[in-house]
Amino acid sequence: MTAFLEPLPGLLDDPLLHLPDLPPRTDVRIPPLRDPFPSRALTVLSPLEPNAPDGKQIQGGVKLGCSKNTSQAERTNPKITPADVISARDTKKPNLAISALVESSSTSQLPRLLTPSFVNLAAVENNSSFHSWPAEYSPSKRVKLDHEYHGDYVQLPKPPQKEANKRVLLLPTIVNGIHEPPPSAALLPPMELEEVKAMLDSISEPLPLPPEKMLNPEPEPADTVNHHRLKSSSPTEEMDMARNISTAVNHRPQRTWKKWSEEETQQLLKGVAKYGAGKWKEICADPELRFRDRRPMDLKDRFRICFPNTNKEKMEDVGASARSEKQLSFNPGQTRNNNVTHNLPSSTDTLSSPPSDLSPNHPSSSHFYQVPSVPLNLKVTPSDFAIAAKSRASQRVRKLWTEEEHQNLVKGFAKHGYQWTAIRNDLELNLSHRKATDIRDKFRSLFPQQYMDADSGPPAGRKNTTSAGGVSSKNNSMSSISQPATGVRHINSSNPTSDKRKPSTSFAPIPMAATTTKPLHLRTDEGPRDITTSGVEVLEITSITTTTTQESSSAVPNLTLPPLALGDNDWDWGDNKLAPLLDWEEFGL
DNA sequence: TTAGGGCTATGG
DNA sequence: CCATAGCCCTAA
Repeated sequence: MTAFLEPLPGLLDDPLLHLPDLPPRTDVRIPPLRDPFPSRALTVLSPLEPNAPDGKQIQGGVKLGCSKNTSQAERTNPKITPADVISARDTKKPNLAISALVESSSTSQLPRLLTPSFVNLAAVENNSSFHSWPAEYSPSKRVKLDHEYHGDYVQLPKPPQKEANKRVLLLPTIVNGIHEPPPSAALLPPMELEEVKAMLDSISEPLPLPPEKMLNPEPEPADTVNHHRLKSSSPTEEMDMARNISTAVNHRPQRTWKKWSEEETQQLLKGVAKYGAGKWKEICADPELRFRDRRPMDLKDRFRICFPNTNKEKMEDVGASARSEKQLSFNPGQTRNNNVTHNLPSSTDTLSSPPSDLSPNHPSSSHFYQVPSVPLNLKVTPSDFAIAAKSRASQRVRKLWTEEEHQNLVKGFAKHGYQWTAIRNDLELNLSHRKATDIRDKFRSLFPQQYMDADSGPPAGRKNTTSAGGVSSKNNSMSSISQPATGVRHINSSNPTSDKRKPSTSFAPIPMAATTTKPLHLRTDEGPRDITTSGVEVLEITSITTTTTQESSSAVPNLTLPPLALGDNDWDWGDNKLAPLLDWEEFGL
């Protein structure tokens, strides 16, 4: 704070800023200040000045920053010298507007030693920070232009760099802009000293560290983390870039799908053992625990996967339990179904070798989950997951899709796009007996090309359960860049090269011989949401590969699609006979 | 800030 | 076809 205040001479004529033990200034040397009027004609008075015209009268407005189009030759700025400043003070006009000084000054050799009108000259004089300035800044010596003068502004001498704090202090706009008040600045109330000091305090506070603590400094696998890259060399990265843009626009990052690694899980368990379950923020902020851009909520979700049986009602300190037993385990079998009650043995020899840094350093809290009181192990291996997968609940009985369901699926996609839940909840489609994932999987099976070739991949758009009509309130909050979410998909089959393992747009199209490559119009320019408004759906699925009743498909050996038994009329969306639009009254509105 | 629930991608 | 993981949103 103080270190920041001291190098700001003249900003405030505040006795508090004057060190009492400092001798009065006798040799005033005005340092070159940043040009406060880089792009404005100096004939225009600052709106803060008494005789300044009204802001509305200023033509052309004022641009913050420096005008790069203004050449040196064009600058005929009058110069003032420190002597002028002193003269102004001696004439009992310490607050004389600099512009007045400028107008009356024409003899200075110094390059544009201008000070904004708000600079109090007395404070400039009394400030001791000018004592140590180099002699080249003395009034009698011209300032070097080659390295100190950068066109539109005069570079202040660099203060000694502090080793511990090399960050660039980013001044808020209000501070940057103070060098050049806006045209309407005269309308602003005067800034109180305390406000300025508080602002400076906030400026000098350290900036927050990056939220992510990279687990591995080395580059991460492309299939797990790729959102840090700026170059777009794959559809996945393009999507990530879009998501980054979305982050900048909506301030709500859409992160990439990052699978929890074993190491990360161990870090989480260490954190739980150290702080206790529920202290996700503390765990996430622990510098000793390294996660890959995980948020406290992510830790919670991950722990929820690890310990699905835990609940707050039991309120037992996980950390205490782990500390007492010096162990903490993750039972991958006890997943959501809770069908597995036994602890799965780890395939590695880590069960009996908990990390040594599991020491309890923090007191426990009463808001903790309970963990199974079984021998705990801190190591979770992929094999554990594999074993757990074998212990799944009995699967559902397969239920083959009928042709009617196929047609309803197509209609549902035409209506709701990738909103599988909306398709499921659409009573007109009669697919409520199918799960949303079933519908999605079936569509992916029927139209892999279209599913995979969407511009930004299958949307990650989310919807509320209340959006049975297809309108998702959550989607409304999503980025229009990263998540069209409502099914605006420019579907085509022009991207046959991708890794299916990669998310979304990186799906590799399944090779299919198109017995019927029928250009369908299953695309809407506005998405399903607009369908409800237009009433007519114009979706477009180009080169959709399916079998129709008119064309034989059995002759193609590698045909993979089941027969849809759709006639031409089924695809004639111009004669669309979709379910009637839902009225607002149906939503209770 | 966290807990709980929902949705979708992932992958067997 | 299905379960699960990962991510997100909202309420408390």
